[in-house]
Amino acid sequence: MTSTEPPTTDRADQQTAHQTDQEPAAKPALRPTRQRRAVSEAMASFEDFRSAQEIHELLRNRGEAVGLATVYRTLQRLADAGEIDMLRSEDGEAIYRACSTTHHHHLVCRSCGRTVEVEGPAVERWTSAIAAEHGYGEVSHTLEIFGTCPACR
Amino acid sequence: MTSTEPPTTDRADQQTAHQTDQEPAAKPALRPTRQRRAVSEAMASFEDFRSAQEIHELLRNRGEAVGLATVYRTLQRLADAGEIDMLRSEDGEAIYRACSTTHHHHLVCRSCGRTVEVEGPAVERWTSAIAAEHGYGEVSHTLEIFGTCPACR
DNA sequence: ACGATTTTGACAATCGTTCTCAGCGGGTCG
DNA sequence: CGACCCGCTGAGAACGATTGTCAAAATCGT
Ligand SMILES: [Zn+2]
Ligand SMILES: [Zn+2]
Ligand SMILES: [Zn+2]
Ligand SMILES: [Zn+2]
Repeated sequence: MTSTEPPTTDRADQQTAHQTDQEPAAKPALRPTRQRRAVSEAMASFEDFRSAQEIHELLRNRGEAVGLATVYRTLQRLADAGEIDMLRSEDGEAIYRACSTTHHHHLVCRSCGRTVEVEGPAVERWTSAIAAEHGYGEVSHTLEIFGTCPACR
Repeated sequence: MTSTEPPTTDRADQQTAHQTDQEPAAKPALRPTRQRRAVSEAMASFEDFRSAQEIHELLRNRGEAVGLATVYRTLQRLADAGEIDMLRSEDGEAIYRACSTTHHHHLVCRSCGRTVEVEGPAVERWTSAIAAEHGYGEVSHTLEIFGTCPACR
């Protein structure tokens, strides 16, 4: 998790749900396809942050070819589900990485990409406090630290 | 300032560049053109973060037409010079705002864009400490808080 | 197996941003 | 002022990441 999830706009499903009732909304339940499995596995094979295109490329090299569009779609879903972290490189591209499921932030090496997950309860509290102090609600935040790792000094 | 400047590219010549010559290399010295003045003035006319295209549009409405490419170029320069802050909206677009020159972060309304500049000495210290703790050097960071402002609740 | 539903993928379409390059204009020097 | 140098501008092409399209393929519940 890179940022606290703001109660994102949950658009209700628009298909006539037949089966038994479910207050919130019954989830379609994703299907375990070869492609989705391949992407998930690929995500577990590297430690740094990579772009959708790089991951697509990685899959191709592995022989487990998956359409680019599918890679984009799958990564987005995984990110929305909180199964992987997504953040934006300095040039605005979305980059992904498999991370622990707890809320945390990143210390990324600007040179080799080596990433360390860090936690800062104090910071979390601070952001909440600041937001509340100004009357802002549904707060979320992004915090990333960039630097040069020991090996790249 | 949205993030600490990573000792990237330029560094020695922050605002120390004076009239007298310097060893490194003489600066071409930007030219005060109508377009640049227009963009700077436009930036001073609003409080929230806006995209290059929106600023270009704003200029057009003001009658002070400026080419889109020039708007992009000028905004980048102002941002590089630290005269305005640039950050990325959640969808990756670059958005700009005239800010105070001291290092600070933002509490941005996800709905109307209303922004509050906030400071957090503790956070600054925390990021430095974390980085040092892991042996990372030349540290910089980005931290933005998003929420819904009182008026948009 | 069968129909309903979801997913896929090749390709087109967006869209923000950058590149090109001929023409313009500010600054300078004589 | 006039010639020049060179940064600056802008219209449009080019780019590159991401999304949309939609017919064909895969899955699921029965
Ligand atoms: Zn993470
Ligand atoms: Zn956090
Ligand atoms: Zn600012
Ligand atoms: Zn800071």
